[in-house]
Amino acid sequence: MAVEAFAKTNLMEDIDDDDDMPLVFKRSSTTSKQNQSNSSSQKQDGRSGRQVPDVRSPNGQSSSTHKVKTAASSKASPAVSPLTSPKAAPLSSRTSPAPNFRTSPAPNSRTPPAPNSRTSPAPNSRPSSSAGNQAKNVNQQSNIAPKESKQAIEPKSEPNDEAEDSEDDKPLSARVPSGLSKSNSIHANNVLGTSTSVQKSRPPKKEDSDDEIPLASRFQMKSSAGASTSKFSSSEEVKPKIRQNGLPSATVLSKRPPGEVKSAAQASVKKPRLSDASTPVSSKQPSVKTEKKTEDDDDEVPLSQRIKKAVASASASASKVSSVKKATKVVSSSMKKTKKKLKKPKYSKSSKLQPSSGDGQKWTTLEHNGVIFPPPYKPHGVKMLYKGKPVDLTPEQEEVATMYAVMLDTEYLTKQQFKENFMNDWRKILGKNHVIQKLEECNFTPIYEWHQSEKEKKKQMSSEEKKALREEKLKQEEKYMWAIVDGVKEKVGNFRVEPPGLFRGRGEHPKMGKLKRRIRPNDITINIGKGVPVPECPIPGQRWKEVRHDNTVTWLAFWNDPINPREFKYVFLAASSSLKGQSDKEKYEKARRLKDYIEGIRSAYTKDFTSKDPVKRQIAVATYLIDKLALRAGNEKDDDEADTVGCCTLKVENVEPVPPNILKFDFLGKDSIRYQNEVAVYEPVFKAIQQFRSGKKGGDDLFDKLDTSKLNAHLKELMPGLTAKVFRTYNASFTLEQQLTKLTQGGELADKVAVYNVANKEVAIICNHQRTVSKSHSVQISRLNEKIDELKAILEEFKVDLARAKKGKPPVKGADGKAKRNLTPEALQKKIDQTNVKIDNIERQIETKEELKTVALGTSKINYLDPRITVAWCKRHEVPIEKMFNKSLLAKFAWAMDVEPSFTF
DNA sequence: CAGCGGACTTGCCGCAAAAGCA
DNA sequence: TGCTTTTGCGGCAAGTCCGCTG
Repeated sequence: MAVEAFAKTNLMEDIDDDDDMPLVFKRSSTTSKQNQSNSSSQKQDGRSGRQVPDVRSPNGQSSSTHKVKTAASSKASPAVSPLTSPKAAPLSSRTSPAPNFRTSPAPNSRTPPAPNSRTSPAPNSRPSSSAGNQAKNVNQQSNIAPKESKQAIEPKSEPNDEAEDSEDDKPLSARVPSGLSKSNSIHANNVLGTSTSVQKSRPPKKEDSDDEIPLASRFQMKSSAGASTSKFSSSEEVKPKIRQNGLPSATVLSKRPPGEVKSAAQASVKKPRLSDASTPVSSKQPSVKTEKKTEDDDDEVPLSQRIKKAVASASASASKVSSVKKATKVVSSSMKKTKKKLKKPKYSKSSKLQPSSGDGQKWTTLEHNGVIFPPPYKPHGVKMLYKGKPVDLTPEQEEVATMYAVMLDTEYLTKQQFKENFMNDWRKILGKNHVIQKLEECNFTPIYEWHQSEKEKKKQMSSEEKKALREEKLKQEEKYMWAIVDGVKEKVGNFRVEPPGLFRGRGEHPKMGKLKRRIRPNDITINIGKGVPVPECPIPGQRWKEVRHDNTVTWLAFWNDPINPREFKYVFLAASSSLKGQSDKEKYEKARRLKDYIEGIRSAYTKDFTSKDPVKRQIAVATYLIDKLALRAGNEKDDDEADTVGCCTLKVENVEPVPPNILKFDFLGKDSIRYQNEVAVYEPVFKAIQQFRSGKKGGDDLFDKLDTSKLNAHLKELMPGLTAKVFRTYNASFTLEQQLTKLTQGGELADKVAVYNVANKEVAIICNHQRTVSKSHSVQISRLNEKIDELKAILEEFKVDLARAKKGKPPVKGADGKAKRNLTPEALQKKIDQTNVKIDNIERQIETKEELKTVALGTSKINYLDPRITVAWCKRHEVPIEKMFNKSLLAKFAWAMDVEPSFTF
């Protein structure tokens, strides 16, 4: 479609259909992080540590590219979002298999083999193909076109409903499709290869093959059903069987009887409140509180239900046992408390944490014990060498030297910037006339070795010793771990003050290597409720910089970042806290609301692609990229930060238009992670980009009339509260739900878990969540390959024996020369089958490993996927939620545990 | 309305504990 | 049981976005 779209003039007209857009996106992801690429402006490697090597291993594969194929028209395939589907699904397109894998058979359906593509794309790939497809796509695109130009977009009347379902609901990317080949947008991942190293390898394999297949067909297959919308049929959803919460197992969630209260998990969100605010913080007892968050939505729930149990430990909620106990314990009191609370006028106001409350009040009472400082430096006395001779250093000088010495084996020490910054700061501590003048003459090895041996010693400690140490530490930290917010005991997130060290900026950070000085109490501002004891300053003779009582913020303490004094380091509550849970929930609700506006928004920006007003045109194109590719907004950055970009800060050199309608993206994004993707776009978009580039140099801003505040101001006109990042959340959650709907087919628990992981992976690729390849990756792969070789040898032997057995002959001698037992042909056949299964399993394992070696699944799970989608899916498919969420996530998402099985994003 | 302070979310990594495996 | 691999989790850097100010 994409192509066509362009072609057609009427684009704008049909938007309705949806489908949209162009399509091809791909991203290569792999590329790696940092890899830098070409763009001149950006720097190459990033943080040292991480660089990504190009990595792609020889195998090449690595890089897989993902291409996504898109389906052609959306119509055809209803649900498919391009993005998603592609690879994930077995169909997968995006990816190409890794080249080397031995097998790559994708045959197995089970594993989704998608090759991922993130990595390097094949060079040229697909564009062409895409082109072909494009035609198809065209129509779709047109859909997008705005029907009319209304300015303000109104949400559909029925919000989630299906109404529209059509594709609008889908992320563009998803829609896209088609046409173009694999690349894709958001969904797309793909990769064509963009440049970069990666490219190498990608085998044409399946992917290609798939490519040829109309997306629609590909996707459809499985999903036929629900894809398009996200809704599940109600019938399906509700399964009577499910227990209490719907969760199949008795997991945590289910602790309470159905009608009663919400699940424990939930409880954690709303935690119990201590009986009185006055309760000493340290007390561990659970208190109970009722939550009332008023507004929140939940509010429909009777208070009683919402009571939370005490969360004794943060994790409590997660762990069943403990939570259960506590919960019970607490419940009664909590109820009381609730009542009490309600009565008290004092609380009434804010008891709810509603962030949304107009006045901005975040809490009414707040108690905590402040922060804990790292221990003072203990000199080790190991002397480093200068010009080959031992040097005496004061403890302060030695401390800094040690910071550097322990980094001897990191990439940082290969960076000039790091060394320079370090030396400048160290020199200040050494003093002008110190013997040490040049870093090159320094030999930190003795200190490095001392450090290594300390590490080794620690490692060698017996488990009892380690346990004792841990307990000791816990004992010291215990009091700092908790805060009491509105009477509820909540876990504190980061109560440890950051220790001094050398700044490890990511990418080519201009300040890397600078000394991050020790933070003292008088650097710290404490925020605490009025009338409660101010935390005692743990360092004798010193005092806090300031004590505030600001209930419009959620931080408990902050200090100025020593590297960037205008920035702050905050101490917040943990993710499992009610305060965080509440805002997390609001975030997802907002993204969900976007679903009701998305169609109108797409229509509007499509219309503006050709606006005469250059500002409008830039806003339209930027919004399109954010929607389709899930790009970040891209705030301006200072010169003293790494040179990375987002949508609004893309440089001309970051986006290369390749006729007829392909855009090749290559830039370093957040954390200096490289984003590479080739996407087929609508002709008007393509033209607009060409025009934005004209007359500019490579390092000039592509969107010169735009910045994030203008963009967000515009978005807010389209939907209340809408900002650029909401699209990422929307696209991620939407894609997850869609993929789950499409791919879930029943089967064993393990199969379902695999489906979820595939869906999760799709999202990670869309969001460009990467990770560095583990050091042992190639070793692991070769080990597995060796295993396969062994099994194959065994297999051959069995085959020979089988043939002989059929003729009545005894088996050949084993490798060890010993005679083997006589087996019947049937028994031998069985062995052969078993061995084949083993080989298949290992091959699958290799594939999965390769596919995921550069993909980080955790980030999207923690930040972008509405947990209710996961919980509802688990309930519907009888998958224990613990399979999907670990203890931390269970606690963090306690607010989502009671969702109905029929929930749809 | 640009600039900036300020508050909060997002993101990758490394280490250690846990789990898996021979 | 000992070793390897995976998972969990903390650390802290790096984004987003808001609202105030001049």
